[in-house]
Amino acid sequence: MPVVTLPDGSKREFDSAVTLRQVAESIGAGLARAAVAGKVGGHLVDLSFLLESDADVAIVTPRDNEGVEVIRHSAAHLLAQAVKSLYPNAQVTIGPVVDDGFYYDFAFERPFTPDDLQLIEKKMEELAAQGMEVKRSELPRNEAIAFFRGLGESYKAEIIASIPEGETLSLYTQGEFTDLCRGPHVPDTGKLKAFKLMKIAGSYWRGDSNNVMLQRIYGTAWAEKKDLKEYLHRLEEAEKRDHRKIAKTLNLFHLQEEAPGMVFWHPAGWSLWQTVEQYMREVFRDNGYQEIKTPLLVGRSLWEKSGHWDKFQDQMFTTASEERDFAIKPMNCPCHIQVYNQGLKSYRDLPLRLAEFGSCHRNELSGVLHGIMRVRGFTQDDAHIFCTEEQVQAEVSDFIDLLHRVYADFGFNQVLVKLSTRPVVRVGSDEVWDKAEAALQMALDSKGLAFDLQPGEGAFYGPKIEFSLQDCLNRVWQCGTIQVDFSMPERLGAVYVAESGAKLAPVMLHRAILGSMERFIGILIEHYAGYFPLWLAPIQVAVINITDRQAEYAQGIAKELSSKGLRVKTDLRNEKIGFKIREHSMHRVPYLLIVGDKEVEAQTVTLRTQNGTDLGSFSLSDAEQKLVDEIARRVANA
RNA sequence: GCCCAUAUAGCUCAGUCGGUAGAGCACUUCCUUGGUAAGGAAGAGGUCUCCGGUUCAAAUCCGGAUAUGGGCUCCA
Repeated sequence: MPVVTLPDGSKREFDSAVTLRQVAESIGAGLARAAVAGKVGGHLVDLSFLLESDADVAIVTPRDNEGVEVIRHSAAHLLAQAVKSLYPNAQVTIGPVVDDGFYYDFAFERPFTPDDLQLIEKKMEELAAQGMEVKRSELPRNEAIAFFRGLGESYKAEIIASIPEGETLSLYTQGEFTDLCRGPHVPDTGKLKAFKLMKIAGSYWRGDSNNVMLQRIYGTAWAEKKDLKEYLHRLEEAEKRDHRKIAKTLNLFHLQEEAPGMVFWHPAGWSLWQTVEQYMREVFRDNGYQEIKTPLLVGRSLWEKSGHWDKFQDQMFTTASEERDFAIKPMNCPCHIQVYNQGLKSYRDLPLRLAEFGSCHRNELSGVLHGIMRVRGFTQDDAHIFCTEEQVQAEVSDFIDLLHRVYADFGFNQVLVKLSTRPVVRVGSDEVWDKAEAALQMALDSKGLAFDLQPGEGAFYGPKIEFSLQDCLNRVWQCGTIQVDFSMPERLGAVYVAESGAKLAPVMLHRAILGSMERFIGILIEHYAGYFPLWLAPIQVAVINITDRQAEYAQGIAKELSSKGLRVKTDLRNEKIGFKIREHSMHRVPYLLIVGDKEVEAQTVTLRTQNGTDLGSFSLSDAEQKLVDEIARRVANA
C-alpha cells in the first residue's frame, strides 16, 4: 500500500504498487500529459518507475530545469537514432547533456557534412513525430557487452567493459534503436518538440588526444518552440557583441597573418588599453605595490633554474645569439625574484609587493587562438608578494577586497570563487600546505564569501584561489587569481633575514586581477557591446558644428575640454547635422556636444547622449563639470 | 597540434553549368550651409589569401600551404 508524499507535503495512498505515470494521472490529466520524468526520494527516474513502498515523489515536467535536461538527454538519443537509421555504419559512443543542449559523438568512415546535418535533423523530426515509446530494460554487464558487440558497436562495448563486473545496466530502446544509458528519458519521442542541430566538431575518443578523433554533433533542445527561438535570438545577440566584430566597427585593433595571436592596437583601442592600465597603476600605487619592469628576453640559464626550460619549453619562443640560447618570457615570476634578490632583505622589508604590466609570450597551439581572448602575446597585471608564512592570510584577505573593488569599478558585480587545494604531486611539507590552505580558506570565510572547493586542483607549488566574473550575458570569465608558492623563491635563491637572524625563504604570492590585459579588454568590449562607460570610452565627446560659421567656437570648446583631460574629437565637416550625429552615434561616442548659431550667441553648448537623449543647453563650465564628475564616478551604463 | 568549415574592393556580402568581377556602405571631387540617426551628382578602387595542378580557358575544379571561425586537446 504505498503512500506517496508530494512536494507540497500532501499524501496519497494507493492500493497496490503504482508507476509514477499513474501517480501523475491521479493528480491530474494535464500533469500526466506534461510529465517527462519523476523523482523518487530526490532521484530522477522514468515515469515507468514502479513504486512499491512509501516514498517522497515529485513529477518532473518541462517547466523544471531537470525536465529540460531529460528532454536534452532524450534529444541526444534521438540524434543517435536518426544517425543510425541514415548511416548504419556509424558507431555510437556517448551523448551527454551540456549547457543549453546536448551532443553525441560518432565514429564514422567519412566526415559528416552540413548537408548530412540537415538530413539528420529532418530524420529526427520524423522520428519525434512518430511519438515512439522509449522503453527501459536491464541487462547484466557481460550480456550488455555481448549485446553491443553483436550490434557492431565496439565503442559502446568498450565503455561497458570499463564498468565493474556484476553490475546491471539499463538500456533504452526507441523503435529499432537501443542505447546504453543511465537515464531517465522522456516516455515517448513525441515529447521532443523543440530542437535544432547546431554544428559538427571533432572530439577525441575519451577526451584523450592520443586516441582517434570522433565526430561530434552538437544540438540544442528546449521544452517549447518559443524557448528555442529565444535561445537562437540570444545567440544572435551574443554574436553582435563579438569583440572581433566590434573592434572592426570601432577601429580598436586588428590581427593579421604575419603575427598570429598577437595584437596590432589602433589608436582607439590603445586609448582603452591606456585607460585600463593607468587605472590599474593607480590601484597598485594606492595599495602598497611598487611597479617594476623586467626584460622580455632572458637567457636559458635562468629558465633552467626556474624549471621552465624543462617543463614549459614547448610553449616558449626561443632564439639564440652568440651561441647562447634565450627565451621570451612566458611568465614574470623568475624575473621578479631577480629584482627581489638585489640587496639583502630583512623581515622588516616584508611584505614586499612587486608589480609589473608584464608582457609575456607563449606559443599556444594554433587551434586555441581566439580573437584577443586567447593570444600568444599578452600582458598581465602581474604582481608578486614576498612575505612570511604569518603574513599570507592578511595579504590574501586584502587582495580579495581589492579585486572586488576593481571588478566593481569596471561594472562587474558578480564574482565566482574557486579554492584549489593540494594535488597528489606537489612540493613542500604537509604542515606548510595545511597552513597555506587554511590561510586561504580563512581569508575567504572571514568575508563570508561562498566558494567552490576543488580538492587536488592546486598547482604543484601551492594552493590557489581563482576568481571569475560574470558578464551581462551571464557568461563566466576566469580572470583573477592568487596562488601561494613555496617552491620558486627557494629554487631561485630568495631569502630574508628573520628576527632570529636565520636566513629563510619568503613565501611568494602570485596574483593578478584582470589576468591578461588583452583578454580583459575583450571581455569589456563584449560586456558593454562597445557602449563603454564614459571613463573608458576612447572618444568621450564629439564637438559638432551645425554650419561653418561655428567652426572656430567649436574648436575653442574642444581645446578647453581637452585641457581638462577629456578625450575630444571635433567634427567640422561640411555635412548635415543629422549625418554627423548618426555617424558618431554609431561609433558609440557617449556624448555629442552640438553648437549652432544659438549656442554661439548665448555662449552655451547643447549636449546629446549616445542613445539620443537631448540634455538641452549648458554653459561650457557646467557641461565640463558634468562630464568630469561622471568620469570620476566611473558610472557603468550597461 | 587534431577534426570540420571558411578566405572575392577599406567594411558587409553577391558572383548560376569553368568563358577576363558586381552591389551597398566607406573613400575622392563637385554642388549643397542644412538644428538632432543617411542631401545630391560624378569618380576612383580587385594578382578573387598564397603556391602548384587539370583545362583552349580557373574566383569557380583538384592538391598543398597560411590564416580565420567552431569544436577537441592544452592552459604548470
